[in-house]
Amino acid sequence: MARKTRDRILELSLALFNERGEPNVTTNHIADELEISPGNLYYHFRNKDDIIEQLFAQYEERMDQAILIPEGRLPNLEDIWLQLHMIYECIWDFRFLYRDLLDILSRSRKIRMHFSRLLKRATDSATEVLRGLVAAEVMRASADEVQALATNILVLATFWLNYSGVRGEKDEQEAIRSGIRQVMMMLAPFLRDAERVHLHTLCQAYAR
Amino acid sequence: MARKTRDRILELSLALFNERGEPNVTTNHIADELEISPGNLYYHFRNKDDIIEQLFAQYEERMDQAILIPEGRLPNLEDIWLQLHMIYECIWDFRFLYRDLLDILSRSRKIRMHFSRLLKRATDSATEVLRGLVAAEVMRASADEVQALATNILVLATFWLNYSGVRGEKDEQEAIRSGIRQVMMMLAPFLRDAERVHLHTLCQAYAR
DNA sequence: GTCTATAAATAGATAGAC
DNA sequence: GTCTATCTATTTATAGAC
Repeated sequence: MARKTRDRILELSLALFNERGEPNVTTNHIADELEISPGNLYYHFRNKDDIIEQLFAQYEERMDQAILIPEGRLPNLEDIWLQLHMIYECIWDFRFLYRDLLDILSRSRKIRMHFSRLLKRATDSATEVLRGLVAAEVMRASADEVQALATNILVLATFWLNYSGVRGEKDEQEAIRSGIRQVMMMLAPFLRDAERVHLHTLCQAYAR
Repeated sequence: MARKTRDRILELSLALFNERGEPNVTTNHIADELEISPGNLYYHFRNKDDIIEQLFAQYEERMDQAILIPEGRLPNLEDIWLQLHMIYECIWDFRFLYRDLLDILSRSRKIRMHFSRLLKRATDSATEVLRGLVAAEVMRASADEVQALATNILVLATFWLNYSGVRGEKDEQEAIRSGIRQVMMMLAPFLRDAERVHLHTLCQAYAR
């Protein structure tokens, strides 16, 4: 029974944070909607930041899965497509983190360090995938270009849903689709002709 | 004398917002540091959001200057370099807006609409510059590629300083330099060979 | 584990004197 | 224009009963 209330708090907190933005959700709001007392909430968590840290741990675990690279073979364009999908879905499900990223990071040294390391792992992963594409002769790029491209992909993926939200996009699926398309368009000019055509076909098929 | 206190409030608010993040600066903090009373501050501004709206107006005017396109001739790579510099400087000087962008936009319909229109103007401006480069045969890109590229440049420029901050970069000038390099690296694969070499030279010269 | 009651701190904002 | 004093509301957090 201990786990049950604790888990309900985490689940609802995540939903409210995503819906209204973390700064606009108080511990009392959470308790109210769960129809438990504030005291009860504070029995399960030290404070609001404790809740956020637990949610961050879930996020980090999931993102680490999403950035995993296929083992034992070179990557192809479809791998990247699938990987981007998992990454954007994860970002969407924990979008409150991204909405107020700098505030959340400034409040918790723990989250700041974990996020910073995760960003590093993600950049390394992107770099390795790109190198795989070069090795598979799917794309052509210098070492400098691969590094700059990996960084740009990270920035784009990290902030695309924010940008898309500012522009007024409400539909999750469409926001994710367009996010993937934008990353792919960044890759396109480095692809060899055959793969560039292939990508173009994938994009067409994917557009709604 | 009326303008003096009002302007001092705006000036210090901007400095404190940028330094500590807008949510962490209260009207009382501002009054304290100016050594005026809270009541005096509220004589000059209706509330905190009023201060933010006035600062946003300054920001919008400056950004509209920064995204202006050279008239009467086709753009070249140096134009873009200079333009990016002015844009990043402007973002830096009003970085509090970007740090808590979605919260600030969600609180003020006025700022939300102005920012949304500014984003549109900036995208149009970027698109026109890219078309100019295509027309000048400096770069080669399809209409679709130009549109996707313009969007990606906007996302990158909008969030680069945030990203750079998350990674721990503290030096303004270096953050701006690297932001320009990242945009240029996105452009590079579309450039014709001669201009690509030219860009590479510019980048080398620019790196510290 | 959960509740009630409430403390303690902070933030935004206003009234009225000078 | 500016200040002092203060009010109201909100938020986080805890003590102690059940």
